[in-house]
Amino acid sequence: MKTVIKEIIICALDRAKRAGELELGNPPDVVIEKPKDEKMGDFATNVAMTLARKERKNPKVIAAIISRHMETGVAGLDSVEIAGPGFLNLKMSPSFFLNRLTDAVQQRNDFGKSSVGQGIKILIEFVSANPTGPLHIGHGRGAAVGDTLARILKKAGYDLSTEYYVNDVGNQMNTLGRSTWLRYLELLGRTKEFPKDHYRGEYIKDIAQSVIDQQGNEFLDKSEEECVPFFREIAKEKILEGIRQDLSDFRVTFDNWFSEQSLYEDNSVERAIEWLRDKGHIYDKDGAVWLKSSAFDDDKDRVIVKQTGEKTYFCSDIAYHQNKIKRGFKKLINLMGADHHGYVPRMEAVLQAMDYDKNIFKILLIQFVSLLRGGKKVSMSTRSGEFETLSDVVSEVGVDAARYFFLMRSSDAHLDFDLELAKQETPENPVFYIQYAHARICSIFRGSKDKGIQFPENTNVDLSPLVEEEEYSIIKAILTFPEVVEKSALALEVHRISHYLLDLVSRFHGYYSRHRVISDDIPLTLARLYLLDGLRVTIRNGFDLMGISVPEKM
RNA sequence: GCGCCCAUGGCUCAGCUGGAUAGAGCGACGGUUUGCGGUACCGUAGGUCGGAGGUUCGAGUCCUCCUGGGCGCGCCA
Repeated sequence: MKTVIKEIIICALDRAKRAGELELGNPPDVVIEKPKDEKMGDFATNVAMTLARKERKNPKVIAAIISRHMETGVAGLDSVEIAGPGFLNLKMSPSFFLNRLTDAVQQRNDFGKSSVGQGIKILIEFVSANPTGPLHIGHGRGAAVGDTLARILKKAGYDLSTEYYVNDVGNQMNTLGRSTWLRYLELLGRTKEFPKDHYRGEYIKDIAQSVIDQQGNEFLDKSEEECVPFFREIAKEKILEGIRQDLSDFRVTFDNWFSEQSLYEDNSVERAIEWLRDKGHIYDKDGAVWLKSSAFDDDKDRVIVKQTGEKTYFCSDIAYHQNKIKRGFKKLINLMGADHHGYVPRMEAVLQAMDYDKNIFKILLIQFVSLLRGGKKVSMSTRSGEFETLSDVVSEVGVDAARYFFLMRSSDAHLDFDLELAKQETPENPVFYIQYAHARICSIFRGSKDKGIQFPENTNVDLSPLVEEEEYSIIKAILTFPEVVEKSALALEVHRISHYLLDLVSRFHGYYSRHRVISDDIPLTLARLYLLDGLRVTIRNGFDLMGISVPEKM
């Protein structure tokens, strides 16, 4: 919608230039915004102010020149006014908005789509939790944000893929296997000391029990060396299965699950090291192999092969990201918990060492979540293994509320997740407030049907009976949806959608309480139903992006 | 010590590449309904945008310093 307005301004600037009234060396970047107050107009621009310096003219003078070159009555433009320090406020004709509402409604599920992404191939990697235990609440936030971001980017026209990187290599996996084996022995009455740094969660005992159920005491008298590999594999599989299940219950799916192990199996890791060595980014010191990451803004160099000959996690990550780029992705987005932020510079260093533009790589840090119950913090004692799991939270508050709460705040701000509030079915709970609006609209449609009013599904309705200021304010709000999606995509910010929907829906509730939709005035009724249809489409599309359901009845 | 994130009414947060008089919700106080879902609506009070400088036509937004809180700084992943 704003692009249309932009055209109008650019056109006027062009005319002013040809008339010799403005210099306009480089075409200015025209920014269209909403006036402070709706009464001032429908759109505003500050071009006159941004041009003031270059043109060496008073902003108000420039504004006057531009406005003189704008044609009212054309392209839906009703009037132009100069306001404040040099704003141009534009008023549009009613038909301008009504036509666009019709477009929006007809697009149905596609409303909100755009092409800013230009089909660019993007890979977004998120969650990627180690397969050593169930997903906790922090992973949940990452999952919700990553999944929603993926949906938003797709809607904005990117060619998007999602991936989960499985860290199925390394010490932690052996520790996992050993933990399970020890629990197995314990369950069979042969207690050994359980080391502090091993995985103590109940889920380990469950896995050990399942081994007993299926294979009895077969491993009771075998050596540790014989047992650990077996227990490692079975535990990994069970846990991964659980993670997949938790995620799918949470409406999060991945296009690909990428195994770290596979990078060793096909020698990618070796090749990446050799490649970097040839380029001179690697050196040997103290019996270890180091990457000269300090040459690229990292604090210090990093070990990629330990004295023991084992590769570090960071080492396979180099191969992994090289692999991503080789698969043709033009932009890589990684979501990580904020506690890993120290990892950012070294990853950026890797990309640069490989001669890639570091701007193709974007790490989004997701800040911590605090669970609250009745305003009080729920303590998370990870030491005992009794932390709040994602699945516990989801089963307590439901997927819709959980996703909404994870998505309602800017990702780089700490999140207070109030379990009690999330469960409430009252307007204080924004999820229900929005869902309620949708259900209410659906209810009105049911009511109109009962009254025998035929709402034409696929044809246009005469919208001229819509004359109320509130109706236009709702229409305008609906029409900004594509811009919200676009901006969310460009800024990689998911919380904008929830804020937008909340605002949209509160306009509707206010309107509803002051105006009747269904009345004896059939043309008016149809026009208002059409407006509500637009609202319904927008709410649904917005919640689709967030992965939240839109019930027709509650 | 170094680095990253955060700081906006009593509480939880918005504030879109710097723009017009800083906005919501909750809580508080006061109202609204014999009509489509009151699981709703309307109004009032409440702010030196953590502090101090700076950049400019203009700063909650950008820069510097400081304070307070969170998180990192492994041949762990």
